[in-house]
Amino acid sequence: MSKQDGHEEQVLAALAEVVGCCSPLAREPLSADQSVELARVFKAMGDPVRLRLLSLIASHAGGEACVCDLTDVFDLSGPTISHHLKVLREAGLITGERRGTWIYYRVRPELLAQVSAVLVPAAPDNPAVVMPAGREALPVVEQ
Amino acid sequence: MSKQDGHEEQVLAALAEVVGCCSPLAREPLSADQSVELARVFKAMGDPVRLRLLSLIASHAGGEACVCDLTDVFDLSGPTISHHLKVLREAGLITGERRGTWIYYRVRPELLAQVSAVLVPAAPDNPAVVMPAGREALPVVEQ
DNA sequence: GCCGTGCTTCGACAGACGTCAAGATAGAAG
DNA sequence: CTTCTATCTTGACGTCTGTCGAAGCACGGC
Repeated sequence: MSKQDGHEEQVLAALAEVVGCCSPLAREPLSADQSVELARVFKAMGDPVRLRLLSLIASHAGGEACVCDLTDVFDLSGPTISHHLKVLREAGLITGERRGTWIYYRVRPELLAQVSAVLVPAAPDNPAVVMPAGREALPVVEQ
Repeated sequence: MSKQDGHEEQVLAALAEVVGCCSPLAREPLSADQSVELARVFKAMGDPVRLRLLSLIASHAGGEACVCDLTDVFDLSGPTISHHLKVLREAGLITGERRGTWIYYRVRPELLAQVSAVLVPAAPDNPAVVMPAGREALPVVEQ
């Protein structure tokens, strides 16, 4: 899968372009190109199985999960799960890394944060926007 | 359109259930039902035309736009625009109200805020999360 | 009443999507 | 090297989706 990682970086870069520093949907109309880029991500999340996969990976211990962890949850064949993971990968939402026999997936919180920032109308003092696509954080604190 | 407004309220209620007070994707795995509800909204946003419609409406003066404002932007037939608006409506993302000859659409910022809240991992002090969810916007009469 | 305008619904069609079984590939263990 | 396990790719199938033209509704104006 490392073959298409270039494309996935490209997705992230394109999305960063769309989001800019902080341009929510409600501020100004999206251009045709911007809407295509954004829609690609939303379409990837527009399937129940893929959404569950995303949350399974994101909430799994260590922030990563191997395919074997994911397959058992669904009544779906292996190839189907693999297909959905590929869609998520190509949308830039997750990355996969092979370690020995298993392939571990993890989400890209930067992308989720960017998409989230596009939606909220005014971004009053939303810190998600500034976050610069570096390390993943997983600073889950409960209050 | 007033015929299905009941269903649209239902969508919002269901989504509020999913989001709960503040449950991001990364905190715990989505249930099958939750993922179906959420995916419905993302799927509606997973088309470039619909995303542009959404941002055109959201960013239009007064927070609303009539279909005539929207049709000219695209190289698409009237029925196609109408179809996309219907999808957005049934996902609970916009509402439509007839005033005289024209029908005006406006977005539901609550729903955008809810969806946005689901995506961001920790929501450190994100005010979008607390959203009231009580009052509904348009008192359109049934039938 | 009648007509014109704005918007939606209907019916149809090509293309995209989700799913599976079967085959292919990569690594680990004999 | 051979075999076994985990995962991906391919090819096929039925269903869903985006699009259009034509027809239908709801107004306002005559």
